[in-house]
Amino acid sequence: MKKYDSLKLENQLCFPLYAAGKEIVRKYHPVLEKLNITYTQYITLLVLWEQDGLSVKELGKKLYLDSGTLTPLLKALETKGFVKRVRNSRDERLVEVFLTSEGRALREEALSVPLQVGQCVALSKDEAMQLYSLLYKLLGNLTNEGDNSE
Amino acid sequence: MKKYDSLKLENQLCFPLYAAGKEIVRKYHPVLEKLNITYTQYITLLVLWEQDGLSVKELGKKLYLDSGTLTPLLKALETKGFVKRVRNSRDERLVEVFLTSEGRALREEALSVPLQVGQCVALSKDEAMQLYSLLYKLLGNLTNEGDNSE
DNA sequence: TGCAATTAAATTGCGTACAATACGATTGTA
DNA sequence: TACAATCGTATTGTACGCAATTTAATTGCA
Repeated sequence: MKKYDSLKLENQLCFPLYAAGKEIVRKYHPVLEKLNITYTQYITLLVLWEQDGLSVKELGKKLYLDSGTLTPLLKALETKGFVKRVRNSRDERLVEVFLTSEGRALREEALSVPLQVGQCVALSKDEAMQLYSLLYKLLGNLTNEGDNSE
Repeated sequence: MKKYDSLKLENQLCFPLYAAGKEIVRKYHPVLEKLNITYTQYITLLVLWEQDGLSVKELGKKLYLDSGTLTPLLKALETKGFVKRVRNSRDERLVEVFLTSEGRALREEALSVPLQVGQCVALSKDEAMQLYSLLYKLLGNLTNEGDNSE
């Protein structure tokens, strides 16, 4: 082990994670463009399709995004007519996000998205599952106990 | 398998990849801040520390970054005094990037970076290696249909 | 050879994404 | 009723890719 080995690009775990994340998101662009949404908007809709009416904060927790990112994103989705943002009348600090009928209809068109992008991922089912569980394990300890401030 | 199962967030491979990539890069910020560089600048320096004098294009290939991303980044590194950008005299289309003595000196300070960030990654050595090889495999077939010449 | 057409590399401009910070409004509570 | 906590928004700065542009090198062809 030489002195600078830890600084070789090939010895970084973070780098392929960073690069693969970027590259795969890029694969979504041409596909999602036809639906008139971006990748971040897409994963937001994935959550809403499962559970409508979540608050900005709840969405952020599920998507690992902060409200400063979500606010403009949700406004864009509202402008496109896919969601409505409404303040909760009981607690007016909360903004809840609801799908419109257009937003619900988009779910049908989105059905083909995973197939189209999945063709770029030439991993076996086993490998994909392994990768999936390793990523969630990593994600778990990055966001729970990973505080490295001094 | 229900109709919309493929659109559940939990069934996406891309999402944990995207999220983990973002989160781990975020861990670098406070550490790299002390060196006065960003994460993208850091990985660029990692490459240059191994091999000085690469062109913008060659850097882009190694880092999976577009030249439109690298140009302002390299200018920033130049402003900070870590690199010099010089046009190749034989082929004046090429801009080659060289470390300054400050840039080389920064390598010493960077030695502690992997250690500091590595503490956030609570994977076993085996798991880390598995993740590493799966990511590179994925990265390989994500970028296949682009170009692969060296 | 000599010059046009093509190819290649870097830059510029634009649009989106994301985080950090400060701020304002609301709520719960001491 | 004052005050701290909570939630969303506005602002700012960096990051990133794509498309169009500029400049340089190469190729095709007469």
